[in-house]
Amino acid sequence: MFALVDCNNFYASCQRVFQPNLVGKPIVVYSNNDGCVISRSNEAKALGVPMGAAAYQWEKFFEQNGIEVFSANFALYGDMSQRVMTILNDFSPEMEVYSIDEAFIKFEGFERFNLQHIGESMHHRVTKGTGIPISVGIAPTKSLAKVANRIAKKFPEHTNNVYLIDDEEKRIKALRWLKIEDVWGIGRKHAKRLQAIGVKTALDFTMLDDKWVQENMAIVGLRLKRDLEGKPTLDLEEAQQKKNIAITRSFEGNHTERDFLEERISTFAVTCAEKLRLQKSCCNSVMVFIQTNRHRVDLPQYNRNILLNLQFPTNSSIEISNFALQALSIIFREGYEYKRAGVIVQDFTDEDATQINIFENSDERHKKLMQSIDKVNAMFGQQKIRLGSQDPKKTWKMKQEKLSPNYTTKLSDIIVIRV
DNA sequence: TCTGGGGTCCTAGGACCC
DNA sequence: TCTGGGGTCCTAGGACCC
Repeated sequence: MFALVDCNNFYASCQRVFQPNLVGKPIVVYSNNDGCVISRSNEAKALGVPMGAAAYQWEKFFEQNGIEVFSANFALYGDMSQRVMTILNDFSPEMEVYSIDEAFIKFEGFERFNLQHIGESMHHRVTKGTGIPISVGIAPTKSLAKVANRIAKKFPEHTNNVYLIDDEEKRIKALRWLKIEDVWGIGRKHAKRLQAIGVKTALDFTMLDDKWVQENMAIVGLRLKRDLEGKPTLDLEEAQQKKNIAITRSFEGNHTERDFLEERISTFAVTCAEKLRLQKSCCNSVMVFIQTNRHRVDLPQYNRNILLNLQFPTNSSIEISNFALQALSIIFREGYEYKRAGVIVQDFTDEDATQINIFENSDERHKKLMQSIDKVNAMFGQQKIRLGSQDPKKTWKMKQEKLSPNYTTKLSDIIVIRV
């Protein structure tokens, strides 16, 4: 059996843990740059705030309805996530952390255990240990566990936050209840196509002809169908090294200046390199893109990206930054108002298995230098040591007007309680 | 004025080989 | 009108996830 444990309204819940006066109140969390809503408490959902609501369109509404607003604080969410996952891992050694707020847990050899009770115990321990509310769905396959999870989340009182699909009757009932567009693995495109042929529920989908599914949704669709039929097709997946790493940002305001973009691209490249070194990989290609504001149809648009294949694999900040800047110089055009840019490194090879190139090679000295820089930055805060091409005064800031303290990761931000 | 960021997997088609 | 057969590798784009 598989459990799918999902934190309810995760980012909003994280904020609320440290401001319990907001329990029962509507809150929303903004994306980077305070652009749009990416997490809502149940109360905010009930007031009709949609996912992705643009800040500039909804600000007034939030004020009028007493909705508390937070800027995204990913340091906080990442740390809270780890705490939740640590507790969950106690329940079974076989766990797949599926996203920042979700984990699949496999129960093998648990035949004599009452899984409903185990689920309730998960809920109890995570709530007690972190203050984050969770929902638990348990079923014979991963996608059925996803379905069960939705039921637990939708009917917390009836289910005690835990729903178990453990027989055919419950499976049918659950699939009949779940709308096709809400099935895990069915996105907007497939949902539309399926609805067009009369498939309204998950159950309808499982009744389709295999051939139709194969032809229209390929192997992925067929696997999903099997899994929903209760035949385990999707297994836990091992945590793997990333296959590409991206740092992309929207800017506050528009920027025409080349300097500005050069600084941003260099900084993004350095962060990519740091993440590469963290997983002991080197990249063989670097992609850089720059974009104007796609929402401003009144302005001239310019979107370009370029992929640079490197002569040798590297994870040196200096080299990756240089390549990224070289790439930028190729695609940069004067006269446009840029809104967004990014660096993506891809095509990785193992750090210690990199091929020696006869003619050109990564400077070995960089390796030691990078190790030292990583060490210093780990001790004194991120990017205390920077390249000259990066903003030396760290003046660039994204819009984060409602940022909460880093309650759990920064000593000076820890809540003080007077006794 | 103002609309996020970071991933994965699969497939079709092009370029190439014999 | 008709012009083989069998492969591999790579890439862009689509679809999906959170």
